[in-house]
Amino acid sequence: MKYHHGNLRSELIRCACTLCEEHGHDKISLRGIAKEANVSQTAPYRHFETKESLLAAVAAYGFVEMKKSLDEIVDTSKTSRISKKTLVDGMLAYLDFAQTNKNIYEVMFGTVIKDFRNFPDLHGAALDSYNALKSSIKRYIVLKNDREYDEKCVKVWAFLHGIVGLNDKLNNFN
Amino acid sequence: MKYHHGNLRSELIRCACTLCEEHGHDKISLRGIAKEANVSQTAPYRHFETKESLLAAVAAYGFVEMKKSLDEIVDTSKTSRISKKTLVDGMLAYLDFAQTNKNIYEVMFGTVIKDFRNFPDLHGAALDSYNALKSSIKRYIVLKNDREYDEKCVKVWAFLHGIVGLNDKLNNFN
DNA sequence: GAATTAATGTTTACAGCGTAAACATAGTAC
DNA sequence: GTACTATGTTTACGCTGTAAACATTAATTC
Repeated sequence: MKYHHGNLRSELIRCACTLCEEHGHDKISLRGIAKEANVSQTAPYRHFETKESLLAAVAAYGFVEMKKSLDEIVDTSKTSRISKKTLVDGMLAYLDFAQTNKNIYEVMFGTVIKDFRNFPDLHGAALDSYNALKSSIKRYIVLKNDREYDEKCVKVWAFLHGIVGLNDKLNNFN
Repeated sequence: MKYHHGNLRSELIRCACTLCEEHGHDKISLRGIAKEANVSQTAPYRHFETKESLLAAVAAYGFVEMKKSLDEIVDTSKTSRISKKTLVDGMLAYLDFAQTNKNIYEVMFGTVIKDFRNFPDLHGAALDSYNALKSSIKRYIVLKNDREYDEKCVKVWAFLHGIVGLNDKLNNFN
């Protein structure tokens, strides 16, 4: 049994993602994650300042994966025109990601992480994700300037985000 | 100094709402709420089975207030036609409520309370609130049947809910 | 009205939490 | 090889939700 782990940081993120998706972010503890990674309860502090910053890494992972799943439908690095169906498929990919990764999505968009700017990796991943969504819209509609694309993007996104947030809760309203 | 409080239950809800709106639901403790109400830390358990059930009362209060604020614009008990402006003002009232009561809104729509059906008061208040929104839509658009009104209502609501959820986070994406 | 019971408080206790501090070991640079 | 740094463990603290035992007051029964 070796004293040093070797790659504890990424292992902790992996364990955190697994446990988070399994039980929800509010049901998982730093101690539980450490136990899952087979290290002592304070070992995570050599890699993450706080629990919040480990969850920030989980959220960052989420944004990367979300962009990936959008890119599989609409290669967001390209700029050629796409059909409405392709765009809609992209939006459905968003919804699908949110559904499949419910608890990680919650970490990404909930109140767990107060300010992304405190976590540069997360901030970058979130930006990339947003820009991917914007790119896919740019490839479908023609608008006057970037501000208009931003407005459109926020509207589309708000609707998608609203559906995600409401979807599980609709049972509560009938 | 009297042993019995007299109306501890409602006092606890009041304190919980105040503290929740001030600090956020994840930053408040049952012990803190009890202290605010000047009772021992376990006194709340005579009125609420768990912390979740006290927060359910907070959420129920939120739904009642939300309906009230909508009713001030669109009296949702009436059925006569309303103008588009009135409807929009109603929707703006929703957004305004969410903005003003950010942390309570979070309790109402977040993952804190898993199933409203475990808390009949909350379930009822949530239903009333949903029906109020539906009523206001009914007074503006004419649709074929109730199912269509439900669909429309969910779409509008998802958009509003999405705006609320995204609004504070937009800073994270630029 | 006194005795009993139910309702509603307090005190004490426990295990789990985030995290700080002190210490131990392993890997790296000279 | 010796010092330094990175990364692990152990121990400890105060806070949390909540269970259990006990105390006091209010309501009900005779």
